Amino acid sequence: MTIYKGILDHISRYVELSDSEIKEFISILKTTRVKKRQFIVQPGFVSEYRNYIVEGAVRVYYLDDLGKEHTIIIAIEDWFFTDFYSYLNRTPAEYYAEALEDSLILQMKYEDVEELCSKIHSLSQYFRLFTERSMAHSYKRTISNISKTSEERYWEYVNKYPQIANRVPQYVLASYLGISPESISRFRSRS
Amino acid sequence: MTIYKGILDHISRYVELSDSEIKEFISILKTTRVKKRQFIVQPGFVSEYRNYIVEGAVRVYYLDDLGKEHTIIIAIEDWFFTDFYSYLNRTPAEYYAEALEDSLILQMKYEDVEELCSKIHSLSQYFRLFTERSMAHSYKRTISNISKTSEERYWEYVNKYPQIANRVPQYVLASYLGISPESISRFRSRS
DNA sequence: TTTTCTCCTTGATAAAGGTCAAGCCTTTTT
DNA sequence: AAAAAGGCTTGACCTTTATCAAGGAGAAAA
Repeated sequence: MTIYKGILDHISRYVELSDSEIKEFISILKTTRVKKRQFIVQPGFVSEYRNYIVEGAVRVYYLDDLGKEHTIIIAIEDWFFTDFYSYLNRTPAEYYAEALEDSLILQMKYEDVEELCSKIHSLSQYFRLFTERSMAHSYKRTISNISKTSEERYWEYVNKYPQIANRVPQYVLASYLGISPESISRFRSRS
Repeated sequence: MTIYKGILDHISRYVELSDSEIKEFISILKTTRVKKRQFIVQPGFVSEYRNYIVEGAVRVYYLDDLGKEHTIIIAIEDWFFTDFYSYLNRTPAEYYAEALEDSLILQMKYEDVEELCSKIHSLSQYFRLFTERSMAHSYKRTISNISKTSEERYWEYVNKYPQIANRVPQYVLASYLGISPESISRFRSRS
């Protein structure tokens, strides 16, 4: 089965691309395999690519002044990830993107995406609609962060994304939720 | 001066619209004046509009199970707001949008925006590029929420948005940051 | 002008969660 | 097979912040 099936299915949830448009889109995709613990994005380097996960898992995180890790994105199959700020502004990344498992990803360069979006109206529509939906999701995450207790947020995530919760190390999930691993152990032992 | 100047300037930071495209865009805008404390969005009603603030200030908030307010968006001139989830999915809103001051807003219906974006490529590009930038901003807010202390986050916001901080009631800012008003008083008295 | 309401501050107390250390179990590396 | 590393759990202790109550000051309403 073609490795592009996932991303083409993803696109078809939003818009319809013609065969020639699909061919053009595929032509800008770079297939990349990464090993567990390998970095796809590192601070100091411009995040040139927007990345889609065909298979595997990746997290995006940064280190605070004390060297403590804070995970911003946990991405699995069919999810996108990048240091979005660096990608959009062409500035050096502040975040790391690290493979949590051996992974297969599709990478698309900022310039290629921008050129193709200005050429293909439907592709621009796809990214607009998809990003708007992501924005709505992000608001929900913000709400959770400012209004719920740490324990509520932990169980909410576990219930909503059980496959992810069971697949990533607990310290990564802790880091993503802004909770210490010790607290998560205590929450788990209480239920 | 035309009340559309602000939003047209905003658009021109991203794309260039022709005169006829500008006319078409303006034709879908509904001018609305709201008084302080008036609601623009309320739970139970579909959020039909995406709103731009020409003048004034608005906050979007929801009430948790205990009736406590949690502010998700504080918007002033040149900012957009809506219950994005309701707006995109055509489902009843879960949030309130309330004017913090007498305000002048431009409202655009979901159907009108979608129709115009499928017709005008540059408009689709505008919303795509703008929403991507908002997404990058949202990540930064998430980072702040999961990695900083309440006090750090308070001062960070005050330093970054002094005009907003000085313009909205302290309890609104507290609600937005997920901090109690009493804690903010204590932070302020410590510095 | 007077009364009412809103917003903010301060004191006292309690709870949530972080931090540090130690130990155990599983996985990975040698 | 053995050693090392990674990940998780538990105990003890501490800090941060929330909650509740009370009061004051300023703004808004009557």
